[in-house]
Amino acid sequence: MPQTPKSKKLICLEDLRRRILTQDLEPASYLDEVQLAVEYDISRPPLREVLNQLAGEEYVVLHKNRGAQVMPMSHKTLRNFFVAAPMLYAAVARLAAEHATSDQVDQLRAVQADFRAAIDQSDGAERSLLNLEFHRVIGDMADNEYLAPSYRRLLIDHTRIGMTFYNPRNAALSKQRSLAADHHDDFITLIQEGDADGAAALAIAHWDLSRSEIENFATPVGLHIPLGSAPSGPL
Amino acid sequence: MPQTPKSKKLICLEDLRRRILTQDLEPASYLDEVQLAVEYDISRPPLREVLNQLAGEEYVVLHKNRGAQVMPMSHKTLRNFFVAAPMLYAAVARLAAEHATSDQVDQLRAVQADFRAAIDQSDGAERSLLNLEFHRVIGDMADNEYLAPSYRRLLIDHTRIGMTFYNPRNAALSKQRSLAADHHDDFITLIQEGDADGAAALAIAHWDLSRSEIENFATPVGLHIPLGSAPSGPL
DNA sequence: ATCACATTAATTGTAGACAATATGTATTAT
DNA sequence: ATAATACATATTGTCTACAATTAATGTGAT
Repeated sequence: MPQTPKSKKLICLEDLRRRILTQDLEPASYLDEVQLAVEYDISRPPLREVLNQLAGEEYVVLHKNRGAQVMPMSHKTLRNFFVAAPMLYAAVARLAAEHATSDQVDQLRAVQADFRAAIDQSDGAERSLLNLEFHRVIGDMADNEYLAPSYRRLLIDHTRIGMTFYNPRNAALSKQRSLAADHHDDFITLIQEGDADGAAALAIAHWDLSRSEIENFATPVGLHIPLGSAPSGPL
Repeated sequence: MPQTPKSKKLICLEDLRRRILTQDLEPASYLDEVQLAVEYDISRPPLREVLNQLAGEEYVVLHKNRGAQVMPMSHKTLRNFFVAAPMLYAAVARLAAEHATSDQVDQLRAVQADFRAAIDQSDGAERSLLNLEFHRVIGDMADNEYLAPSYRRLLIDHTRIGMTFYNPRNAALSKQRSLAADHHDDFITLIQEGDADGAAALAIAHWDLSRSEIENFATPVGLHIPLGSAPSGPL
């Protein structure tokens, strides 16, 4: 009856991806082969195959005789991210509007429904992963195997960065997230209409929103004041 | 004395890359694990690790219980290639001019010297691989981990495509190749001077040259005339 | 004669045991 | 006391043997 739903190796692969994306496995941390092998109930050879594939996808880096390390993130990576993201996001959105099939639009709607449902109630990880899934589907729509590798790489770190400043108590962030969700609805409309220019422009706007979130986190205003100390005056 | 210069696994990985790039292993062809294992004098588990990494790098596709297939190329891939290449080549060239170190420029010069040496005398594979190496170094200079995956993917298929129409007897192609080599020298100059705009413009020109080669091959003029049949008049 | 089912052969996937390399610690010598 | 070297331990890398899935071929039945 269950046609071997998923191989244990595939479960391991996808779960490691998830744990890296949600920073359950933190950037630059090292992975223990034997521990992961027992954890996923497989032996080391198949686990090593998984790690090698993740290395090709740049989720991890393999160091000779030193094992696998979760792909690190540094300040330089953030700078590079800001250079590459708008270009690729706009290009992919444009191609998605040009090439999307109606089935894919339906798929996008379904993901967006889940995203809306998770946006406030669920935890940050679930929300981030559904956001990732939404943009992953757009990447599928673009259907360009040469843009896909960098697009995937961007989404990996965009998700990881987004996880770092999940904070449901921050009203400004909450409002921005609501705006982002509206953008998603607009994406669906524009893609369905085949409006390539509109989709590309929206991608830029969506990116600008996300960028401002990141910048606010990277250079926070009035943050990092030791708890209990009163600011000397209005900032 | 020899500190185990290269592991057999690494040799296997790099040689498989080379064979795929030179189309010694043809697109869409299937790979036999046991055959490759004996060929590289390693056992199947490490070979499978290599194949998994190559899958992550998109040199091959893994089919469940069907083994590894060299990444296919179709007409659609060529169309997608034409969309992605100019954008990424220009962006990478620009960043290379902005970020290149003098050591990297020296490295680029060395590769270019080898390329010049190979351009006429050597076989097509050697020439293509040195051309690949030249552009790979430029990719290193750009130093952007988010553009790199797609850039690498482009170079894979650009090299494979270039291998298909290697023809030293074609005078027009020979002249184009000479032009391309001149472009390389110009790249070195512009990058050393830090001329980002110039490097980006040259990348477009270099791409246009390569594109015309590809288009001429895809839609040849006066070709495909059966051997032995005389053309009805001057072409 | 053709299609379907079953059996067999070949190829992929996995496991457990073994070998090699690297790192850390301890001891000794300066 | 400090530094360097050697040894021990832990982790990675590899191999051989085995299990499982798939595909192909052959035989039987309709």
